[in-house]
Amino acid sequence: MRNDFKNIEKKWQARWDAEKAFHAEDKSDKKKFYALVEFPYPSGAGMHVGHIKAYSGLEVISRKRRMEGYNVMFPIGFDAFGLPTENYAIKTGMHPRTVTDKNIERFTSQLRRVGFSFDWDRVIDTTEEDYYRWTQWIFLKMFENGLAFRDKTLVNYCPTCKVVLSNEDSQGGKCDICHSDVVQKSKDVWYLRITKYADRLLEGLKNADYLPNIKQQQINWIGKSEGAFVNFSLTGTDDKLRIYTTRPDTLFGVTFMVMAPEHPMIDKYSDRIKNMDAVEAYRAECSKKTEFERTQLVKDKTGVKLEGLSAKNPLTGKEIPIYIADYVMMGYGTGAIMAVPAHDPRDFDFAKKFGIEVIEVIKGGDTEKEAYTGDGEMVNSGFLNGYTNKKDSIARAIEELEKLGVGEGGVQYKMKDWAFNRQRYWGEPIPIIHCPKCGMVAVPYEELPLRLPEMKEFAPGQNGESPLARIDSFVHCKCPKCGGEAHRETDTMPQWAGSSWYFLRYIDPHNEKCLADPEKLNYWMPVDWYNGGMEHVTRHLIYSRFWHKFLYDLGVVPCDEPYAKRTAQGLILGPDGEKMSKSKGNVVDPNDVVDEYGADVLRVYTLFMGDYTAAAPWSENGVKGCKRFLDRVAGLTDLLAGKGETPALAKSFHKTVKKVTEDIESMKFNTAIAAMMSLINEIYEAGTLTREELGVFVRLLCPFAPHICEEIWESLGEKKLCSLSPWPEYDESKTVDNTVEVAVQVNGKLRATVELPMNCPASEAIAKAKADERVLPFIEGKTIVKEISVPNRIVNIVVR
RNA sequence: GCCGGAAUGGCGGAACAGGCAGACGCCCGGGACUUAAAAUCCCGUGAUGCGAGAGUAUCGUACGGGUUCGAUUCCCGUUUCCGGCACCA
Repeated sequence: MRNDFKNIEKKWQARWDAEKAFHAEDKSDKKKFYALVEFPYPSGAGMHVGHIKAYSGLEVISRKRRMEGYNVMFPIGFDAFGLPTENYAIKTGMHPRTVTDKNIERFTSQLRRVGFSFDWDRVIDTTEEDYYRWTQWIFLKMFENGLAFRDKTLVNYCPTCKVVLSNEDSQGGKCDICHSDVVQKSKDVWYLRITKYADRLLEGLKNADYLPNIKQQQINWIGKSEGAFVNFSLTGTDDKLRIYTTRPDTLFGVTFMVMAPEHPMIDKYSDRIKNMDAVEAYRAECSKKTEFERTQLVKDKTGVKLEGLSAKNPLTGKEIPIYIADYVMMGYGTGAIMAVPAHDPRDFDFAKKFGIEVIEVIKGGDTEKEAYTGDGEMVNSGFLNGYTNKKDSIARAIEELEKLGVGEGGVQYKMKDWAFNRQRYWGEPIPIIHCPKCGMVAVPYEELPLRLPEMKEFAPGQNGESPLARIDSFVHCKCPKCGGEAHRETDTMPQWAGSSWYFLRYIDPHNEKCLADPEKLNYWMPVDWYNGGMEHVTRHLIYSRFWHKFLYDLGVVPCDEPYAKRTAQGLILGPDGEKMSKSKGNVVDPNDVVDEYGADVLRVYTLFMGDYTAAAPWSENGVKGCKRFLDRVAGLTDLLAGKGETPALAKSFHKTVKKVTEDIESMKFNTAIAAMMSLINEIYEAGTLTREELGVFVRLLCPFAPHICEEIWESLGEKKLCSLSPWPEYDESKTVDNTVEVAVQVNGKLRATVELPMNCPASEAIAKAKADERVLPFIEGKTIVKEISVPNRIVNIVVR
């Protein structure tokens, strides 16, 4: 058979479609398997080969599961709210709705061309009213439960995009979208109280089957630290300066305190502070700096001493000077620290610059020269002297603080509450009404969805106001509570919102009564296997786990954790080994590959190019190699002869079935394909195979290259789809050889190989090895010191 | 700085409960078919030395040590690269 991929692919895609071959049943006696891939953002650029690799992994696993008799749900959808579409709309004057529809259409046709076995009846689009109605519903539930709240704070603001950005979206002090400098601005913003779930998000990781590095990144992101809060009394006042420290046992080494420049105590006691002019000047200087600039000057510490305000060490009673310095952040801990320069490099730098005393409390370093952060014996520390174990001394210090009532043990998280609003058009409107009398009032549930109003100009307003603020008919409304004049919230939700619960909607995509039917949720959840990019394992994964835990608390979903297993694929780099980017001109368009080589080749190559979880460069020649392989597969129909098993091939078939079956489970697709390549080489060497064997081969390859496999399967007289035929089985006993080649070493150097029966006893193996003519010269006339035999592997003879 | 991960032929990568390093693919060289080319098929292909030759010896998994009969695999130290976090108290 010739590999006429153009016609073959069209033919089978049409047939799968017509038969709804990959439709997931909501009620079934079969075991369920829910495979989830990260749904794409339908950008104007179209699909990227990276998408293909990302989906091909679970595509193969889903197809294998179906053949194994599972009821498989493998859905796809579109995460379509977001800035690129809106910016494009602003530039071209097209409506974001139109742009989105066009892009989704293009993505859909591209995905279909590749032959992915998605259930096309479950497609969702986060920008559709039926969908975002439930995004808004979840938001209102959070609002009701005090998890969505408004607060005035300094925010990262991008003057170009005119939006408030989360810390995550403004990493490095640059806007994530347009890369211009981010500035600090005070604004009322919406937050989701994700910190309330920090411990549970951490806890849930313990039993989750995530790749270890994915777990670790989430742990780091949440950033839990254990320590203590300590209250230092402010001399001459009744107030306390509260600090957080991870090393309460170093309290005897405190020689100064530092407050963040924004610390409220400064304003409260401005009349006591004698050098308020200098303090104000310093604060003004700091406010000009972005978060990024503040972190840039790591080495050069700046600050101002507060004259007239000092603190008292609660353990020693010693008076301690207070400084303000921007190396202390208001956003972490209490915004103030106790400084122990002997054992903290930052405090050390500051102390050196300002000529502050350094007191060693942990032995082991030279605290004249640098801060010592290692372990050691406690000294100069009163009741803590002599402790050598960090854990013990910390516990003892906390015990003492609690006894004296001046502090207590506590934990802190690096993770902050989630800034949850954007001043842009193309997002879910936040369903809140501001009433002068009643305050913030939720839009009644029966009024959802709160539709995005029609507009022609989407550019953000001045001062970062949402474009929605310009539509009077949208803004002005009646308060649902008191009926008085009120106005709507005009901000929209960030792009992360829609993707925080999409896996639930696939389960029941057209439900008009609730976000998904509880019975169906009960059947399908949790997601059995979720694969996606490494870049989403912190933000998206944590956000969606947070929403899911909240929904679990509401009783909406049946399980606490949404994803039973999470893996991540590696990047596809350009042929030059660099990250693919338009500006470098090294982007490979999957359409071109399908045109020239076919969808099966594209699928096989993206999985064969290397370790699935590692980055690998694209190679046109590698693609050609996969084309050759599939052409040879098509050619197998010309070798058909006989019945049953071909004796020369039987063993190899059983071995290959075993290898492919196992490798797919551990996502070692490259070695699974290599095994099939090896087998085909053997078949061509044998020059013949039976219909039964070819049937096994195509079913084995079907998850990878389904089109050509269906075609061959049909040519064998099969009526049922290959894609839904049983997965080949292997006979373990037939994967084992009767004899093995065992390597013979003398003093660890390979000297010969001998053919031995399987599981040959050690004595016999050694005897045969010593008798080999290639081994004899190396042992003759020498004393044999030791003889080692590892069954079926190696014999090593040690001589002197 | 901290937390992960990686380093293997000309290239992508195999093999790691310690046991014949380089599976599979690519590139490259030689041959067959062809008027010719492409495609296809066959053979070879880690490096170096010796040998006319089938061969044979030595060296080879980033670098330096260690454990072991035996190390790409385990331990200690170093370098480089990739990803994430970052004045997190």
